[in-house]
Amino acid sequence: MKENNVTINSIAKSLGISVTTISRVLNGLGEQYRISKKTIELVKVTADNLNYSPNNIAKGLRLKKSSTIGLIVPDITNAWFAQLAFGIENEARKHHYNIFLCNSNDDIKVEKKTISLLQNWMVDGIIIAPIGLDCEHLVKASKSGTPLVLIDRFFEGVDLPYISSNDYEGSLDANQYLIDNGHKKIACFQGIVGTSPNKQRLEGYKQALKNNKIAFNPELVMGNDFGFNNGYTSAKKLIKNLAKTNITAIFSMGNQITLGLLKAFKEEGVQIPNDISIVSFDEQIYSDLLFTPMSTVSHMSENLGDMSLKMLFDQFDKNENTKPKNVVLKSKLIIRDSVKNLKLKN
Amino acid sequence: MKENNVTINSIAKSLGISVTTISRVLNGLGEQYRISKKTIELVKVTADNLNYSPNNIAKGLRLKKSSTIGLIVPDITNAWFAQLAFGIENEARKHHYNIFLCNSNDDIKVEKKTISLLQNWMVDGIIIAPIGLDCEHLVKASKSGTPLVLIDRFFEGVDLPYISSNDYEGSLDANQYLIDNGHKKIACFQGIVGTSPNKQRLEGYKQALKNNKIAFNPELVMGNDFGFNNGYTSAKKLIKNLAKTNITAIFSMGNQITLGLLKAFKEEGVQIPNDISIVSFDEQIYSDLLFTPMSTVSHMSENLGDMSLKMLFDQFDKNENTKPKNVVLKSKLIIRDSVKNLKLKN
DNA sequence: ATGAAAGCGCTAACAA
DNA sequence: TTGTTAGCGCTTTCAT
Repeated sequence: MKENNVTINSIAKSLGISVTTISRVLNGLGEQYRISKKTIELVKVTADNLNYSPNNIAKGLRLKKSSTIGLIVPDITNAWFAQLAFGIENEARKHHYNIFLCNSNDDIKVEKKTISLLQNWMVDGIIIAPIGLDCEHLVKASKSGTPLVLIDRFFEGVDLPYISSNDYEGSLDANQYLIDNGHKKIACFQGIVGTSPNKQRLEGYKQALKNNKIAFNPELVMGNDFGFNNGYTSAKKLIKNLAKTNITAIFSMGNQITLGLLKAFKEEGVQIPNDISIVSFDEQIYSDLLFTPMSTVSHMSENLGDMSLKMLFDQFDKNENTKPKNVVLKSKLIIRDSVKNLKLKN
Repeated sequence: MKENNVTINSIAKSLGISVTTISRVLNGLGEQYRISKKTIELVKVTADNLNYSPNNIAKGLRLKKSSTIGLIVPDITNAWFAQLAFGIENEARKHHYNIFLCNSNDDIKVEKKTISLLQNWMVDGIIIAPIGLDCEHLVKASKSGTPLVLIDRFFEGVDLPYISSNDYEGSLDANQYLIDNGHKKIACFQGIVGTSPNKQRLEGYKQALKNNKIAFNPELVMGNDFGFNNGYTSAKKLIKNLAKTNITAIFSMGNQITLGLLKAFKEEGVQIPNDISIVSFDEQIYSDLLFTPMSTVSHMSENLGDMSLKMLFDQFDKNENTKPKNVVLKSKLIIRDSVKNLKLKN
C-alpha cells in the first residue's frame, strides 16, 4: 500500500483553506462554484507539488461506487477468454474503470465464492462467463443490486442479460458438415458435462444425428473437461479401438481438447483426415497453421469487449424500460482440410 | 454496486449491541475478548440470517490495506502472460487477495498511467511485466511504498526485485544452433525496439554472430512489434527478395510474430525448413503441432504465479534484511524440425 | 464482558 | 466565493 500521506485534508491545513474547496478544485468543480482563479491555481499547483493523488478507496466508500468491474472467466489461459478480457480491460480503462480478474476454473463453488467476494468489493458490475450448472447465485447477485452481464453462456427462462455464442447452431452445422461428407460414426469429445456450452453443443450434435436419422450412441460421447489432457487421453483410448469401432470422425468441443487430440494422433501416427476426420469448436489464430489445417466453428467477435461493457453500463442508468437487448453471436463454420469426404472414391 | 444495507451498524442497532462487539465476533475475536457464548452465537446467527457481508472498501480505508494486487502485462492475449495471470490469480485467491488486471499494450504512457491508477487504488503491491523503456516511474512507485515485482524483464543496476527470463542466453543458444547448422545469413524478426526483452534477444543474436565471426548486418533486423501482423508483413517483404538476399534462416523473437510469418510462408508456398529455417522464441502448447514443428526457445515456469506472489508478500513484512532474491528462469532450446542442416548434402 | 468514540479520506448538503 | 459538518462502514483505543 502506498504511503502517501498527502490528502485533501493535509493540503487544506497547509494552505489554510477548507477541504471542500480543495475537493471542488481537484474535481474540476472550481468554475462551477465560482472559486477564485487565484485559489484554483494555488490548490492545483500545491497538489501537484505535493504529488497528491486521490484515495479511491475513500472515494468509493463515500460515493458507494467503486469504479470497478468484476470479470469472471473459467480460465484466462483459454485464448477465447483472454481475448475477451483484453477487449473489456481496454474499453474499461477508457471509462476509468478497473477490472478485477477472476478465474473460476470451471468450478461452481469457486464461482459462487467469487461472486460474493466481488460483491464485498462493491464492484459496480460483473461480467461473467458462468459455469452454467446453476444460476441462483447469479440471480441473487443481480437482484441485490449488482448489475450482471452473462457472456458466452446464458440460462433459458432466466432474466439475466447475456451475450451468447450460438453454440447449438454451431454444433449443428459442424456435425451436419461431417455427415454431408459421409461420416456416420462420429465421436464427440466433450468438455465439462452439464456446463451450458457443453449442453448446447451436445444438443447440436444429437440434433444433427437425428436430422439424418442416425441413432445417437452415448458411448461415442467421451471426456469431461475442456483441457488439453482430456483431448489427449480420450484420443489415446479412441485410437486403441479405432479398427473395432469404425469411428471415422471426431467432433471436438474445444480448442484445447483438439490440441491434445492432435498431439495423441501425431504420436500414434494417425493421419488426419485420412484415418480420421475432425471438426473443432473455437477458431484460433493458429487453426490454419496446424499440421492439418483445422476446420473449426468460429464464434468470436472483435468488439465483444465493447459490447459486454456497454450492456453493463446500460444497467447503471437503471432506466427500467431500457433493458439491454441480449446478443447472440453468430457462429461460423470455417472449412479447411481436416475432414475427408467419404463419398468420394480415392 | 450491491445495495446490501446490512452493516455491522445495522446489526448492532437491531440487536441492541455495540458495533464493537459485532465487529469482534465477526472477525473471530470473540474468544479473545471473552464475549459471552450467547452473544457470540446471537451475532453470528443474525449476521448469517441477514446475509451480512463486510464492506471491503470500508475495511480497506480503515486498515490502509486493500488486499488487492495490481498485475500489469503488455497483452493478456499473449499466451505467456495469460499463463502468468492464471497462476497469480489462483495463488492470490488462496491468500484472499484480488487481482487488478491491466494491459499496458506495450505503451509506456499507458504503463505510467496504470501504475498511478493502481496506486490510487491503494493496491498492496504490483506485479508488472514492464515495457522496459524506462523505469523511473517504477522506482518512484516502489519508493513511495508500493511493493513491486518485475516479471519477464528487469533493469540493470536498478534495485527492483525481479523474476526474469534469460532472454540473452536463450537468444544466444538459438542463434548458435542456427549457425551450427550452417546458417550465416540469419534474418532477425524483432518485437518492439527498445523494450527489454527485445534488447536482450538482439544482444544474444549479435553475440552469436560475433562468436562465429559473422558480421552483423542491420538490414537483416526487421519489424517493430511483437504481434502477428508484424511477422506477416515482414515475411512477405522477405519473401520478395529471398533469392537476392540469400537469407537462409529467421530468428523470430516472439510466438505471435512466428505465427504471422508462418501464415505468410504458407500463402506463398515457401517451404520450412527447405526454403528457409526458423527458430522462434516462446514455446507454446501448439509449437509441436504446427505444419512444421517449430524449434523454440522455452522460458516458462509452472510456478511463476507462486513465485512472483511470494516475492511480493516477502516485501510486505518489510524486514529490510530479507530482501527477496531475484530469480532468473532458465531458457531452454527445444529442437524440432524447423531448421535445415545446410552442412549435410541432400 | 461490553461499549463509546475517534478517525481512515472523501463528498455534499447546508450555511454564510 | 468559501467553510462547517455529517457520514460512508469499519477497526481499535481507551474506558468501564
